[in-house]
Amino acid sequence: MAQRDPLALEQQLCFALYTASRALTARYRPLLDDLGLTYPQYLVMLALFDRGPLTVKDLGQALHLDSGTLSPLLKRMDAAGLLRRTRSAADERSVVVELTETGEALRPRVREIPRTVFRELDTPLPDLIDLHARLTTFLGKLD
Amino acid sequence: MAQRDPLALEQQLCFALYTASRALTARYRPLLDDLGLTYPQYLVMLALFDRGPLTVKDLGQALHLDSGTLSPLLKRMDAAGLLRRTRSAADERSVVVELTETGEALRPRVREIPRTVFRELDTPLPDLIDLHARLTTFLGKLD
DNA sequence: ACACATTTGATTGTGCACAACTTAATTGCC
DNA sequence: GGCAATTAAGTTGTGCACAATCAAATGTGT
Repeated sequence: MAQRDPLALEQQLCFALYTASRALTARYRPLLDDLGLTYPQYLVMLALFDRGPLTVKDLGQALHLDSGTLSPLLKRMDAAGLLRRTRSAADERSVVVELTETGEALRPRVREIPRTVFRELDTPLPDLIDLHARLTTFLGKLD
Repeated sequence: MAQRDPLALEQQLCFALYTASRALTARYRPLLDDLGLTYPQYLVMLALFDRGPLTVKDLGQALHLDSGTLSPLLKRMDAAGLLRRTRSAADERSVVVELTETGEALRPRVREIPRTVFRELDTPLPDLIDLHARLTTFLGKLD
């Protein structure tokens, strides 16, 4: 009776993901608070740092979020002066999102955040790499 | 340059957890909708199935949720007739949560849910066990 | 016994997630 | 060219998460 109930296990996997996700983002929170960012807003910053101006649709595909989540989130980041939203001239349906100078100026501090979290984590890097790889494989099955 | 930026990787780990958690709970959602439950409500049901009546504090420790989340959630489940909340006689600060007959009657259907999700998942059980084990170890570092 | 600290749960307020719907622009098809 | 179908964002409404605060009950030390 190595595993008494594989179904309970599957349940536990979902719960473990749910718990681990919240616990790890909680580690980011105090650092993000210093920059006035939430975790999803931080993800938007990373996407714009890496890829330059993006449409709302692009951001949605990158972060797996829909306009119901992104529209108000981007509106808040716009109000905070971090980014600009402008209707695309080529296609008036699209809205292009790009960082302002204020947003761009946060780049070094934002990039320092995962470094700090990792330092405080006390987990060997190979373990993180391994976990990430297995999660990615698993995610592939969930499309 | 096998890994050019371990910090970006760490970032990706948090994002991978965040994405995987949402993707997997999304698999539960249509099944939970049939029972009129949300995922956190489903976790409350499981805790009560396994351990019998619990205080709000007990539930909070089991699910890593505080009263700000649990109070309104339990209020909704109470309104739906799934459970009862009663002040403890021994300690008037505590509220004991217990399933009603309606809630108890959902047990077989609730227990079928993870079974169905796993069947639709197309991932070998050993992979799930392995992922779960690594997640649990990682979670241990996050307390 | 009594003042003070702690514990428990509820409440308020903000910001995601997500479903369902709306509006406006564009595409495709004839 | 004209019209139905599709696409992109935004809006509305519900339900978490989480921080901060509050009120009431209990515990503690003297």
